[in-house]
Amino acid sequence: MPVSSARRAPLTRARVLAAATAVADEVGIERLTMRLVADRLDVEAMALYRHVASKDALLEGLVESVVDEVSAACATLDEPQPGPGEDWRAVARRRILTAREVVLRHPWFPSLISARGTMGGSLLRYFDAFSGILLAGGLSPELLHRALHTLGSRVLGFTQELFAPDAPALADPDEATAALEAVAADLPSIARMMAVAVHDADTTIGWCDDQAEFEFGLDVTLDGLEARRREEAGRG
Amino acid sequence: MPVSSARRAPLTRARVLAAATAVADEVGIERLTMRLVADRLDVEAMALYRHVASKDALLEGLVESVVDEVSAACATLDEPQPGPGEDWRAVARRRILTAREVVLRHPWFPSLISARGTMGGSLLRYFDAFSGILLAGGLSPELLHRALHTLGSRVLGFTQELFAPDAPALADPDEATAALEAVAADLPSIARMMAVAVHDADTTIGWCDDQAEFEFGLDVTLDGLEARRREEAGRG
DNA sequence: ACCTGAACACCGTTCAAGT
DNA sequence: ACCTGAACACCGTTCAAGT
Repeated sequence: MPVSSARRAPLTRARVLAAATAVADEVGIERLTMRLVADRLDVEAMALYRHVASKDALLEGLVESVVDEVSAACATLDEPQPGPGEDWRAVARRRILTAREVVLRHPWFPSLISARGTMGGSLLRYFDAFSGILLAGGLSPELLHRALHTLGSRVLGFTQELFAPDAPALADPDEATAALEAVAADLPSIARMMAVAVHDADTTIGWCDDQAEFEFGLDVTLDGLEARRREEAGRG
Repeated sequence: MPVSSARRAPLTRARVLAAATAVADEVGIERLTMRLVADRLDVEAMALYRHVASKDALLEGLVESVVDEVSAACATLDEPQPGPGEDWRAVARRRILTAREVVLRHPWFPSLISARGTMGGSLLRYFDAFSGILLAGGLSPELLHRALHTLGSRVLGFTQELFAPDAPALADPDEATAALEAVAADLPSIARMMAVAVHDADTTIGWCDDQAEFEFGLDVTLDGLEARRREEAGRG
């Protein structure tokens, strides 16, 4: 439903991607439609095809946009390499948590990235900058390679969370207790874990404090990699 | 295009899910269509709706099917708990690598699981069995909780691989060298890493040996968690 | 009781036609 | 040169009708 045709800013690829990002943020990626993006730009859907080859290309562009946003946020940290004597883990950690802040604003990003296999240019450049930190920190190129695989999506600030019971349902103590009892018979080990979590409820944010969990898992991983680095250094 | 109507096996939910699994394995999850699943069963698409409430419910059922397959494969291991004096890591490791074998047969499984937020019953039971191993191994319920988050999708045998350059393109040494030179100017750190990988090419399977990378990352994670367990035990 | 046919609303995408 | 209108093929899904 484009408006009658007053003077509009000209359509550009950047405007298309910005509109698509806004649509994804608001209605979710699974409801993003060429026609919805076009509506937001006061244009017919077919006009988009002048700036993106297909819906798939648009989604690819969306990934690049978020990665650019991550890179920009990391640039403001202004500390591309570990300083002399500084642990590489601290530098990598700050970058990763900065990436996480950006990705939290675009919760559809993880699912998009798992859908497509290839890495675009901006993602490669981000990885190159990140790799520079680990090399400067003393990882060998071989260990760097394995470290990137080990960190996986954590490098971009998110993890695939499998174990995520409904947080809201468990926020209320009474409901949580009821859920616990219902679960105890069939799922004894999970029930034990839940009992503890419910008990700690006032010291953490709800059932699963995602930020705390992310940082814990990140530190476990970084520590494990640093241990491998030291082993390697000891041998070499 | 259902056939004229000879005697057929009656449609059941199980047959629908089996057909859908076969379709997903063959054409990929993104091309799975209600009509395609129906065709394979010699039935009209609308007949499926008697056994699944919607396409989304069908996909949910697909997830449950794979998890059941994983659970069945793990059951044949016949070692639900770490034996006395045995490291929990070895038991967890075998289970996870068994899960991986199943998931490798259904490569669409990871993307399906990242798309939907909730955990079905069979996934909860799988997690409960897995949790039992870690508790028997001496992890506290608190640490178990964090361990599950840290392991994330690795518990089911896969990771979100971000850094996956096109393996086939790099299998040929000449092409690999060309790619390396093209990349060296813009991406110095990645180039260093690639140079090493190309050099090692005859000792590993292609550029990225996924199985080896998965096991490396898994061990780094398990070792990190075991270190946390020992810290905890030392304090308690 | 179980499946089918026809239809609806909504996609991505094309292409000739408008300005 | 850039955008639109109409149309096509293909979805998921509904519902009354068939057997």
